[in-house]
Amino acid sequence: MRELKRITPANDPRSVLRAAIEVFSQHGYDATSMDDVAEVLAISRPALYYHVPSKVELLRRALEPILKALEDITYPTNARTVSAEDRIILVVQQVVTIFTGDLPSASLLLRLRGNTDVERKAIQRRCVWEKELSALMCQVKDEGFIRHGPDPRLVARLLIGMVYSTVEWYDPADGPTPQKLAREIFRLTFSGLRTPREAAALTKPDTP
Amino acid sequence: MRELKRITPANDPRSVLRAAIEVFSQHGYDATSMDDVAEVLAISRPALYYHVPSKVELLRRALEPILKALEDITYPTNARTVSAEDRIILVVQQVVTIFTGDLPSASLLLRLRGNTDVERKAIQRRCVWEKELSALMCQVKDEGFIRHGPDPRLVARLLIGMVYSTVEWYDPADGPTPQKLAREIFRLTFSGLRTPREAAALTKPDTP
DNA sequence: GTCTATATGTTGATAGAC
DNA sequence: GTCTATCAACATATAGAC
Repeated sequence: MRELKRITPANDPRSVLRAAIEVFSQHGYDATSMDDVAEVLAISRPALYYHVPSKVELLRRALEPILKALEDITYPTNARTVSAEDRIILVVQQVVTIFTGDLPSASLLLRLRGNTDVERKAIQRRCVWEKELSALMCQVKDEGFIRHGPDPRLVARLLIGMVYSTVEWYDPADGPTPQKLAREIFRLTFSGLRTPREAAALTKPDTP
Repeated sequence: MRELKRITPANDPRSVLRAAIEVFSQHGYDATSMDDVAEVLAISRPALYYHVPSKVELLRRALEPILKALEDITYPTNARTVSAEDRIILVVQQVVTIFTGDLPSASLLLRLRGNTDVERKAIQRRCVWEKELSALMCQVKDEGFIRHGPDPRLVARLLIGMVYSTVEWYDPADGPTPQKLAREIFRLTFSGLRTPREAAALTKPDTP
């Protein structure tokens, strides 16, 4: 539980949130005391309480930016010009970019247990893009690009699981860029989803 | 945090572990008090301490069965008769069966934070099958069945992520059997991994 | 803005009666 | 095996001096 590196002695609101996100994601919200957060900031616990009214409010503020980022995801909705499949890759790209761009926030968000009202509301907001993706996957099936075996909602869940799992091991300093990572996740899912003709046609230009 | 349904008033060692697994996985180890566990068993906290010496030892015992199950995974090792790809589906089948067969234990294991020594050791043991799978995936690449784009270790991690994600939503009463679920995870991964010729050849008998 | 001191509650764990 | 009573440690949060 120890080994808390004090990342920043500063005291602007941003620093407080960064410290909270860091230590909450490392040990989990419940196992983290306000003393732990204060120690990272190199201030005392009462000093921390000057900046934030309560622990759960600190959590709420820590979660807000990444939730906002997820909610700000946009993609073209005109089905005539952009297929559901293309919209999926656009969504996956953005989510992967958001998560890999702030791994502590992502890890914190994805490992919430729902013990407090703040956590439950955050989980609910997180589910929005999941539903989006599930709906898009159903549209892909309607467009006829899926072999008729698997349930598109099941496939969506597995795809979401792949996206989520990246925050557990992704290292920005070593590994693919978020764009390439998202591309690989998409390919892994879709090359198996294409009808045989599509697969034969589309795997050809695969070798770069 | 409330709403603890007392599942069993019994007091044999098995019931105590089941209660701990249930409530630990629901609220997380850190957020769960010994009172919470006792309440599920409809006994008092000191009575619970008669059965188990400490909270962390209770966690250790709760994790032991599923860790043992993971370590007992076996598969044929003769590369002449069984390809690495076939061995992967065998491993995935077993892991999915273990996890879906005891979702609370699986969820507990997969969401450990590593705050205690017991947790860190459990995480380490969990990683064994992950390394196994990663090695198998590298062998698959050596066997020439993977388009040369993706890193096999990356693919292994994404596959593992898919497997892990199932414990968050799988419902034994509604959805595919563990066997069909594992099969779908495998297909989703591998149909995209095959070389174009393999893809064209193997997606043909896909329509049941 | 930060501190010392403290109020107030909860937790893990124990002692001892039954 | 279970209980009541209790402990020390630690949690969140506040009061008030500087």
